[in-house]
Amino acid sequence: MKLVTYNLNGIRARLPRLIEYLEEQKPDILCLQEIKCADEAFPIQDLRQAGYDGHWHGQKGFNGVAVLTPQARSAKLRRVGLPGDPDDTHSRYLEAELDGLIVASLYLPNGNPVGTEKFDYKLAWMERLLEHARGLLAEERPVVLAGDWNVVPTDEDVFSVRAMAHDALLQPETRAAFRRIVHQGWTDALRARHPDGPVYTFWDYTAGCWQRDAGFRIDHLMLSPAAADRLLDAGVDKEYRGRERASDHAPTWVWLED
DNA sequence: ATGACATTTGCAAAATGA
Repeated sequence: MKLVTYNLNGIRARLPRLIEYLEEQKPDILCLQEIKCADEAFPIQDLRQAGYDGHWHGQKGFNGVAVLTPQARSAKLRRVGLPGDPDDTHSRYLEAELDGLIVASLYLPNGNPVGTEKFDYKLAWMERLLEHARGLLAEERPVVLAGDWNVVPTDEDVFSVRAMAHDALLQPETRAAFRRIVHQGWTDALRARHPDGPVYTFWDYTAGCWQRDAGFRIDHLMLSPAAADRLLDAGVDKEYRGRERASDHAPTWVWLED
């Protein structure tokens, strides 16, 4: 099965891209981030016409996550929102289940600028994710934590460490929090399949970043041991980043044995 | 330090992004 994570940067602005992705790639599970729409504005009719259905957690203006599957194999909703802070109003986490596989679509806070409450919120969110991920691992089932993690794990994962040195995505605290989650026992699928060199998933709209391949690797699919046992391949559908009115992220995927 | 560009929303100028 092909399981994909795709930060759309606005589902309505990206609807033609999304529909053609469904038709061309036929993902078995598609995790979306930054749908940037209220629940009632989610274009579910267009998606159903394309043969898909799903669950979504929207928010007017920004954030918002969803999980889509083909209509014939509908996923069961497990959880909306990350536990640990009842005052958190951001729509950044949704968890579903299909054929015994648990899949989370997550949109981790950006955290810029460093030194502000936004960075504190990012780190606190990562602590909550750490706790929740621990519980998921304890179930000893196949689990995929898929999404825009807004973390550049190592210096290999960004076009210029120097240019981005002050960015929240690659601060030592950010990377340490990410490593603590990884070290619980998660497999970073992209790096497992591509151990060396850049495997970018995001290219900024500005400064010709796409044209000069100045990207980041920030969209990650983290696999529990039972899911990692089924890993066949992982990659980035990079070509979609170059299309008309594209998102600044590219679809990032794993193939898992059925 | 700002803005490069793109999305959204009381539809103009601001918030957000990474």
